[in-house]
Amino acid sequence: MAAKRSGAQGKRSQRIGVSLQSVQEPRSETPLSLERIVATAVEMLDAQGVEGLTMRKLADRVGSGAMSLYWHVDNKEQVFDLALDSVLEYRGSPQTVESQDWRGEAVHMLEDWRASMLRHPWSAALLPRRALGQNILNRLELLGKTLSRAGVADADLNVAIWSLWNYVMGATITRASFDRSDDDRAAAQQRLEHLSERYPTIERTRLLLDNDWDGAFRKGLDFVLDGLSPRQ
Amino acid sequence: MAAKRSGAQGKRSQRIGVSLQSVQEPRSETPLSLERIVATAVEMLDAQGVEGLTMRKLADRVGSGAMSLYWHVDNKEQVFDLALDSVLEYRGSPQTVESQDWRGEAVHMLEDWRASMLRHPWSAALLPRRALGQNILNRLELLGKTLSRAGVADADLNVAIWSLWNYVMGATITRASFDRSDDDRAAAQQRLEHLSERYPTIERTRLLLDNDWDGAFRKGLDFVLDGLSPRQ
DNA sequence: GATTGACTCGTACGGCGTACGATTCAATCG
DNA sequence: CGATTGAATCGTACGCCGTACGAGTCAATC
Repeated sequence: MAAKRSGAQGKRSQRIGVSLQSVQEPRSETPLSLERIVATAVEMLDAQGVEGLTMRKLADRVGSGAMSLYWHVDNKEQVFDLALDSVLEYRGSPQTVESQDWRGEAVHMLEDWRASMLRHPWSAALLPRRALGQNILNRLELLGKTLSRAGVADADLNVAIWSLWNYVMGATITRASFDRSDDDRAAAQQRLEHLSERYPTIERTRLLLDNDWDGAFRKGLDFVLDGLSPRQ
Repeated sequence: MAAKRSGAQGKRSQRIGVSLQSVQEPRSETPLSLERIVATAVEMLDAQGVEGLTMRKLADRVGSGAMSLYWHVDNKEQVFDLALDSVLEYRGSPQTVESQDWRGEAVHMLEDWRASMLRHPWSAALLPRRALGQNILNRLELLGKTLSRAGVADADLNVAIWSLWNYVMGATITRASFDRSDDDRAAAQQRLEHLSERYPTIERTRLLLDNDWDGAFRKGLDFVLDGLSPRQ
């Protein structure tokens, strides 16, 4: 699959004498594989977050030595890339061509997208640092098809895709970073208290903290879609 | 300012004998300060990105020992928090009450927001990992005031603020992560090539790569605002 | 039986964040 | 004036990290 092609093979060993390396264990029964590495990485990210994943711990978890991972993977960054992309795979039903409800389809796709990421909150933190992966591009393309079939003008299509993507990403990232820890929530709450001493009107903003996130996401999405579509 | 309150002060030194620590230099002429630390951190982040900032290098740059930083700051995370918040401070003109152009004002605020972050691209990568800082809350509140004065219903205000925030964050983060490196761009391009072998319709999506980002941002923002406001 | 190539991993290196306690120095007080 | 204090600085050391390097293992092939 993504097997390593080793570079320079040279440098014969110096004949200094007896080997210093201790005897190795027999090969373990379940072989290492890229799939298992990535799946385990996702597990660990779910449990411990981005900071909790180290190559050594990951190797421990799959039952190998740390350096064995590097046969299957170039470096730690690639582990992140693969974990992120694996989590973003779209498993939705194929588009039903006869359906006329383009808006419903788009909403469903975007809500599924958001749900996938919220199921793995680290993905929201990771996404801004990584290039767009295969599965993201697939989803963008699918979204484009839906919008196009729904009659969005070709000239507007690009902007429409980006507007929706931007909204979903922003909403998801904001939500995920609020969820991340109660400490943060408490800290933000406290900052708001302090702020409200100076601005009485902050009362409104305080609402931001105990929000119905799902409802707000859906309502905001409606706003964007209203903007995109001719008034129905 | 944020001076450290040391914990247990105890533990008299053991009288083992002569000190092992070498003689210290005379105090440097320009004293360390939180402001200087944060400003230098921003410089370094601008130049080297998130990975390029280490406490040791930061200390070198401000001309102190690494551990001296910890008098002014709790830990590295706090350096990130302070750098991020310092970059997000709103220096816009105060609201002109007599202006009726609420939409123009909102657009200006949001474009300024985006510009501030793109001036320091690391901020887009950092934001999802951090709690909302003081200056972000200030901006949100200002945005809320503008929308409210423009007649957005109180019931919709919360959702409206979040919709706009989400859009701006998503757009900025996407843009910044595309900018980050030409390698990424090349890699994404390549993935698109590969993808287009399977889906001819990817031609549309390919457009995503050479985009007029500023124009798209503005246009998408218009979509969102169209959704928010009664058709004018 | 020798060779090869896919795969595993022990060791080591340089760098990281930061705990700990020693040091310096200006201000204060007897 | 000397002694005391507390704010500020920083050298050392510890335990982690990612990963380069090269040696070891084993099944398939000749």
